[in-house]
Amino acid sequence: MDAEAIKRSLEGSGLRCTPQRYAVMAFLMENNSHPTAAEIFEAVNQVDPRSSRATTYNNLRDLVKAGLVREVAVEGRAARFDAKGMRHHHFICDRCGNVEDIEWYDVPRPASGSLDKRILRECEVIFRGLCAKCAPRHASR
Amino acid sequence: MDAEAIKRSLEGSGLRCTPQRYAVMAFLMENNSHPTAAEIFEAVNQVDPRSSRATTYNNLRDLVKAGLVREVAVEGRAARFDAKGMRHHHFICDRCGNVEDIEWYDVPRPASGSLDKRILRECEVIFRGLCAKCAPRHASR
DNA sequence: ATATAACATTAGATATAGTCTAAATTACTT
DNA sequence: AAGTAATTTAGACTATATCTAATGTTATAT
Repeated sequence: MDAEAIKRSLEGSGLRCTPQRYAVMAFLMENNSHPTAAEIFEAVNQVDPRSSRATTYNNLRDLVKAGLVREVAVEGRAARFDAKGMRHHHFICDRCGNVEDIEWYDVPRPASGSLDKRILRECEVIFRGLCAKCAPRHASR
Repeated sequence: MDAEAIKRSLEGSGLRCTPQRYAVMAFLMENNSHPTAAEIFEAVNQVDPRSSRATTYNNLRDLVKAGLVREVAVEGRAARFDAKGMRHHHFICDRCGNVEDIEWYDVPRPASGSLDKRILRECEVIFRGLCAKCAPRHASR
């Protein structure tokens, strides 16, 4: 987690390295837990208590737009974010909504005709089921 | 679009076949356009103007829980729904957020160790890029 | 047929997630 | 050091979805 590396990757994307933006990026790189925006805001505020909710959202949006961070939408819950380090797929728990990494592997593209006039950018796989925490006790919701 | 077939599939899932619930299910089966809850509510209300927003949400939730309908979360936008007829994957447009079907094909599971204590239920592929409508004009957002 | 219990619907209030505004501040460039 | 464009901020606002509790409906048992 080299501070200079983070700074360089922000600047490489044309983003200024502000303390707030740096904090968001650093938190995501040290944390492969796929936090929500609210969780990131809270964590970042424990270090520097002067940062606003709007800024966290702004920065997450900028980072996603710059391709440094990935956003994962989860049905009926807040979106989750992760630093785009090593490529990986995702596992989303049906019960608790947590997002976990699944080792990357290449997925075959569909029959070429199927994508016709669309421009394909990426292709992700989402596995669903119960995470290790939720699996033992199928009970309650 | 056999009315009886819809009735039977609802009852087969232990759901009563109420006019409102039937309308939602029928609309989704006649429509592979992946509408949002708001669009479904509006469409259903044009047929029978007496149905409420809450009921539409309730029924969508019940149908998803029963496994008759699939919910697709889209980053920064309302969720979209489709009847689980033929299996298919999804294409989500980066620009307009529309969801389209991609012909189904089987995706290889990851290395077995990778899923360890989790219980895998399903595995979906999401393609991303620009849809046919948005592709020509990369411009604006 | 009727009672009854379980299920479903409703309007509107509420909750949650995220965006916008406009003024003040800050990081980078020269 | 100064200029300038990007960034931050608080709080209002919007969008999406859920909850509540009263009312209505349907299926089942009698």
